[in-house]
Amino acid sequence: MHKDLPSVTVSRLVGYLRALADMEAEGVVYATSERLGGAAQVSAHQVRKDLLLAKVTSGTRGRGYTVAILRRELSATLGLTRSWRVAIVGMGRLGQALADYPHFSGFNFELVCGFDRDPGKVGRPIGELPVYGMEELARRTAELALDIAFLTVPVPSAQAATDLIVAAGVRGILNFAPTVISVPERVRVEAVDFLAGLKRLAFYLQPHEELAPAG
Amino acid sequence: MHKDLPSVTVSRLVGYLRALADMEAEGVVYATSERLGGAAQVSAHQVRKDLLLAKVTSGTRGRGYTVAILRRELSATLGLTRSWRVAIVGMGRLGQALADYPHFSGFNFELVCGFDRDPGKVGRPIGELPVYGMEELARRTAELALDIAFLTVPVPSAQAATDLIVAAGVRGILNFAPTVISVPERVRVEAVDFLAGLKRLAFYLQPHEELAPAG
DNA sequence: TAGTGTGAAGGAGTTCACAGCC
DNA sequence: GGCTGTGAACTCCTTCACACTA
Repeated sequence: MHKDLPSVTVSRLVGYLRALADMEAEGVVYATSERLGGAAQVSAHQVRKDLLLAKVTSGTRGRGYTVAILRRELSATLGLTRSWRVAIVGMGRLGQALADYPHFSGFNFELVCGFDRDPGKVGRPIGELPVYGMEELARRTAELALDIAFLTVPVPSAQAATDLIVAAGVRGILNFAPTVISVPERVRVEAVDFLAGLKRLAFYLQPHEELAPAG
Repeated sequence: MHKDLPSVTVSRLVGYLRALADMEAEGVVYATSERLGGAAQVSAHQVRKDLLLAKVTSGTRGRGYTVAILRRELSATLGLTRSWRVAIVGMGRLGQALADYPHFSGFNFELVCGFDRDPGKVGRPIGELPVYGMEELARRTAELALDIAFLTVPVPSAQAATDLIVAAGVRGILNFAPTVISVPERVRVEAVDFLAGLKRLAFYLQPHEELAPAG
């Protein structure tokens, strides 16, 4: 389905890229795997292995990685050298908050429009963002060359909205709804699920009855 | 540090719990590993192995798991049989949106108060939620028995706010800021990072130059 | 000398296969 | 007969060790 990197490596590359952006802003020229790992909370071993898998060429033995070059290499690997066109599906509280989020353009993501099934919301832009009805999804996806949808509808509508998004030809979904959605294999879903994170937290905070060591 | 389950198993247990809640609402009495796996998008093998690790006892050979009992068992495993007291640190757009989120009580999480360093926000409740200054973090944490903090401050303030949260004695942080934060080992952090999810999506959507198979 | 590049060892999680019980 | 419980095989990721080079 995709260029072959372990998904967990992809996640870490995103972290390295962030660290590199900070370093470049600070004027740092070279970064060792040790330092990168420190910033991303990963072992230096792991950093070097990840960069090996990503086929990076900006390392210099005895000196480290050249920040500017490595940053460019990782941006390219992660597909962040082109711009991605994004729509928000579901203009409730969360959808509106995302519409107001100021930093997308700095990251090569372009908010193009919103969709909602409520006729009361259709036609009234949120800030600069035009809002269309769900029935326009297919047409607008083609017309506006949409790549990615933010799914911000309530759980009961999530699968139906997903089906429309998929039928429209969108290839990537960032799913904010706290539920699993089904998509065909060609569509990629990434979940952003704070309730799940909260429940994981509860697990780790509870008192840990030591499993009695075998005796 | 915690009861010993692979973290990836913990994540999946959260998913099973969701599926079980749906099934119970539909009046389903028994669920097979096959069915649970279908709902959570996991193989039946994986479900059984996870439930084995979680030491559940609600399975009946030939019949499946008893939905109501398994649900109770997993709730207990995940620490969701008691209530957790939550504060929001950073009452910006995101913090305010979370303050309005209506479903926490249904999940055994109790929003107790908010904190912000802006004196203009302190003292003005958001809905029902009182808002205190950052300097009150330690006192209020003890007084209100806070367990968990939602970290919803801007990136440049994230580490400083984290340090205050940690010093106050909060044990769990749900980090919404798109940056890594450092905490001592006794504090648990879970990240909710939609920008990272978005970048991972970009990786998987880009055309996948097949690595030429060795020839 | 310092720090990358990389094969090999080790460990963790997943898949399999089937015994065991209802 | 059907489906769970569970060791064993397997696969994948991480950690290690060290050769190599600026």
